Amino acid sequence: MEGKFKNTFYVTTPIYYVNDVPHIGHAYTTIIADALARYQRLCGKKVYFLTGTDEHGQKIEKAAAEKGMSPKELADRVVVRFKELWQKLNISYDYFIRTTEEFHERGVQKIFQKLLEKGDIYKGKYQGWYCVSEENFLSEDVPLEPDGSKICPDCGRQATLLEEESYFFRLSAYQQPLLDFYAANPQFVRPQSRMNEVVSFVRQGLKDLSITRTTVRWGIPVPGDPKHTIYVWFDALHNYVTGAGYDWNPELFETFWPADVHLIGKDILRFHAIFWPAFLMAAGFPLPRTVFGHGWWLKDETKMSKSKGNVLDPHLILEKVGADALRYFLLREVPVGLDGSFSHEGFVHRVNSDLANDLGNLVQRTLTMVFNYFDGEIPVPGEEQDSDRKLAEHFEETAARVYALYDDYALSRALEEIWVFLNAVNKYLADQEPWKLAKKAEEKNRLARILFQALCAVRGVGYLIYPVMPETAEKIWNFLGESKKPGEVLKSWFNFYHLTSGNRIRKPEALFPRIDLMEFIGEVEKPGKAIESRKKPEEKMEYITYDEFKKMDLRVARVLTAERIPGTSKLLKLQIDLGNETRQIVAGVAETYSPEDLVGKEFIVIANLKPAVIRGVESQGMLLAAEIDGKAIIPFFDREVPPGTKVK
RNA sequence: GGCGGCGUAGCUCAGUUGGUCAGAGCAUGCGGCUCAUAUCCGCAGAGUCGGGGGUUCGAAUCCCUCCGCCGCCA
Repeated sequence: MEGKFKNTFYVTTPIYYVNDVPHIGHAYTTIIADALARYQRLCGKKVYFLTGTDEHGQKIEKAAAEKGMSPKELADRVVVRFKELWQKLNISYDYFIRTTEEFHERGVQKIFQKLLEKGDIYKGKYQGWYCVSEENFLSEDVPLEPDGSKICPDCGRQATLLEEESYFFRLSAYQQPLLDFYAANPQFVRPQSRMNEVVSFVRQGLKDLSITRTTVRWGIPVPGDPKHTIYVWFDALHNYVTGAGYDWNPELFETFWPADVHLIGKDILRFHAIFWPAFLMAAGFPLPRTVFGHGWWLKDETKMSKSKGNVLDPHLILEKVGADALRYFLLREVPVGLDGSFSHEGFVHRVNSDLANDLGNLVQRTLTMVFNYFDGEIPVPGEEQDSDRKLAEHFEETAARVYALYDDYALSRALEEIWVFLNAVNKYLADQEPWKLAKKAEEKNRLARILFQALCAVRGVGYLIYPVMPETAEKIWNFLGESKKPGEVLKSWFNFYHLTSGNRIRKPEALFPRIDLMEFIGEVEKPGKAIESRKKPEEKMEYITYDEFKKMDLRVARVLTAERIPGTSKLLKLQIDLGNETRQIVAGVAETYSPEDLVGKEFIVIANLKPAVIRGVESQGMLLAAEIDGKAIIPFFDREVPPGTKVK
């Protein structure tokens, strides 16, 4: 559209829903985004890389209640998990947005208000089958079951019939504008096959979209009509504008909006390729350039799911092989857009063959020869011969192709090209046989040239892999005694021959030690290990002072009444005697104790915990309990104690 | 049921507008080197390009049909 060179790049991941801990799928999207961001920075662009978490909605309300926390507390915890993983994976995001942040909520409300005034949002009545799990009304065409109910086609659970007052987005008005937009921007949805799906979906006609709920409390209130909350998808999608400064940092927003690429999993394509541009058209924003739907990672050819217990925990792999091997594997194995199959065999094979044998061993053998023949000093090269020139030219051609492929988000193809060059460097050494020349003093100059050339090639490879393997790239440059890091050298400044003779190189360590398959499987699949490593961050001891401890008002409480909270499996509503007052608390102990078990019993509660509403029931305190496999075990006293007694 | 896509060496896949297009990587076998992480380099073998029919001087590449698989929608 704009003819002039665009000097900015704005890339996003979806914001991840905090009802789940991060897994390999989250890692995959985010790694793609990171590689693109790093590459664009090398190009000299101002890059804005946004990721974050989606924290509203019924599912989170529910998940939090089951854990006996407030939704915000649950979100706070899960956010830490995401941030930890991103750090381990060297994700260079610029901002981590949370939809519970004040500026986001305000921004969403403002846009909502704007569309309401414009008439693109109107109030109506909605009746439909609603799936609690998917937080979605079922499509009208889902057939009735024999018993007259409907089953959610996505999750297989039974839906409930709801009628509610609702605000609607006038999506129907945007059918033609969307089709026109797709026609004018064939790259808007990638890969192409997804674009076809989107277009054919829109051609079938679009109905107005219900975008508020009265059944959900944990969400952004509709401005001026707070018994409605804004539907989680309308809320979440707008993170891409609020996270880029809309309504709170005009300069940031001006600089980066519209986004260059929204990376998403193919499951959320419709939201991003249809609803989102329609919302943006309505609000008068320019539209993003590309929505890229990547594929799924399967585990040994089958879909990963919690129920199958085959979800891959990235932490175990990271511990064993480091971030770069995982980043490389995920980006190299499969073109973005297709499904991939993750097997331990495949992973180990690729890491050993590409990273240990091809790349790692090349670095090792080259540097070792410089140590052996030139005492670790980069030699002054002798005259350049045809074969040397060819290697340099091959590099230039490779670099040009790799850049073009990175520009096109074709990461696996880019890596493939780099590896073709890598093979050529290994062949160059095999052809030149520097180890033979080293035995003849009169060949010293020739030897110097060959090793110099090989070092240049290694340095160049280090540069090209930087977006995908930043740590390894830095290690390689560090071995070469470079004063800069590859990430600090702009593409336009990079030159194959910018290697300084006389510099000392460092003694290399194996970049990627070969992995033994059996050992790897043993370590990664050890069942206890997963739990251990997952718990580690939370169990790290952090001291508090006695004064801090004193702030907690721990009291003995006696249970007066207890009842189950309908619709939950874990929650009990308890009336408790605290000596001089009676309180109500919600406790997640119903899987271990029935209401009758607890009446008359005494235990310890934190009396000055900030009250919270859990599943619509106010909780004025929390009881202390041990948790084993998600089940609560309450510590009781071995004799009777007067209610209200302080516990220290 | 509708729309779209796919079916090419043991495996994963490339194959622009029909004419060195029958290919690459991995795996397998053999040979070479020894600087290197039992690494590296070279050579070799198998495919009636899902089946059948058609258009054409000529089709993996276009058309029809059948079989099988996948995606989206219903």
